[in-house]
Amino acid sequence: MSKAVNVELELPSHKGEKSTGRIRKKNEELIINAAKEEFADKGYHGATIDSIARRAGLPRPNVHYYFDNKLQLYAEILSIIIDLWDDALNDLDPAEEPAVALREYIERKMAFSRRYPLDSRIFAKEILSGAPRLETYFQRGYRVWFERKTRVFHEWTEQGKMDAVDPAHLMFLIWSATQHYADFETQINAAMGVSELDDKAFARATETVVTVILKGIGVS
Amino acid sequence: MSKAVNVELELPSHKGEKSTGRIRKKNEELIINAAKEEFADKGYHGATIDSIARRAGLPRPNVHYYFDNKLQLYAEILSIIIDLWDDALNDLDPAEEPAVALREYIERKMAFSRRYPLDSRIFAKEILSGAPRLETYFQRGYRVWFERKTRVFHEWTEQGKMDAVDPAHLMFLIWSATQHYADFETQINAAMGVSELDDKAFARATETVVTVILKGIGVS
DNA sequence: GCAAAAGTTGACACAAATGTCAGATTGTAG
DNA sequence: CTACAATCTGACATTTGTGTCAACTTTTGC
Repeated sequence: MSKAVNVELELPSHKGEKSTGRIRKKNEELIINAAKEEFADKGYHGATIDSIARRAGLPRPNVHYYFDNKLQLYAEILSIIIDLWDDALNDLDPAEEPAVALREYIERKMAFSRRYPLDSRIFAKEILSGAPRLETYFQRGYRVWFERKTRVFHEWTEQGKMDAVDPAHLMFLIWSATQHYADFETQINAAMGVSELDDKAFARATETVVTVILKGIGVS
Repeated sequence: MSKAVNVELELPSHKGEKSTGRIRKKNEELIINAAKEEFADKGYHGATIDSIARRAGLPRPNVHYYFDNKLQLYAEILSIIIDLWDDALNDLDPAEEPAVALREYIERKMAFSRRYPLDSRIFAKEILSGAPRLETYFQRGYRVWFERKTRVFHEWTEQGKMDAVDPAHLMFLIWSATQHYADFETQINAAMGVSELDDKAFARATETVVTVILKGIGVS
């Protein structure tokens, strides 16, 4: 509670960055990527600036030159992640056929888990901690935003295109199933006896999720 | 890597505890419960012994009297969690009807998420970090253990009692969907616009998960 | 090419957390 | 009720991490 800083409050930034030099750009990127690994691995508290600096190949004070402090760097990263997700996962279109739209949506979420596992894990850890640094994000209209996301299920149900399944919980089911492949990768790999899922294995995972969920809500 | 201590190596303990006094028992429990909250909230690194001591209502050196160091305390808790899960979630019985057995299994997992959210979150955070303190757990026969868990799906499929769905990924789907309600509680509550899911809302969640998954694999 | 701006870095001061220890207190077996 | 074991706790030493600063170097606009 004490230091519950919020991304939106602290950082409307990163879109209207003063686009100074290209050195700045290069180094900020270097630092952010290093920080993502570090935060995903160790969490906010466990990550150290020193370790981030080492990963980025820079001396520690140099990191402070670009980012005032750890919290700001972390908040910046959360902000980037949220924007990334918002941009890439546009709404389901009620006009489309559920079988097509939903399959595409799930495939996209799975592709995300595969391409951006670090981002997914950082976000997951934040929520697991009770999202103290995303307070406003989860208050400012999140309920409404979510309601809009799930309204499409309602419409499809009314049009008889799918079973009458609780829209909110269906959405949670989709999110959990797909994000699981990023967040619990360690456990999955151990269970499958591999060091990572190759393309074929991942496609098989995607197909399973799509098949079960589509059939589960009465969509062919 | 450096300090990748493993639960099994460090702590075959906690079952064969030297059951000294009842004072010990009481205080150890006090500390463990306080530590669970702290670890679930802040993660391994973010948790401080001082904070744990305060939650437990004890002076800090007293915590050290019962647990040598933070890692040992954490490992002890991981060990407890794993035992708890193993004990409570026995295998699916191939002889039973899938509709009955699976429904019961999912309901039990959901009940777990509701009753032991802290435990679920601690475990989730550990895996998210790459499970550095569960290395042996995920190596020593985990693959085999998991294979045994999923074999039942194979059998049901062969008996024509359910669709031919990839057993491993079906298991992941069930695990992710059910654990989601413990791990992502913050997000779920925000989405639903409540401070917590009451019994009725949680029952609705359970019913949705059961319904979709059972139907999704062709089980009535 | 040369000032001003941007970037780099070693050294420092400070804060937070860990784990230890010795002496005091409390509980318990006989 | 006494001696021994178990428990408690204030004080300390050490480590680790943060953030600042001033001096130095490089880049850039003109």
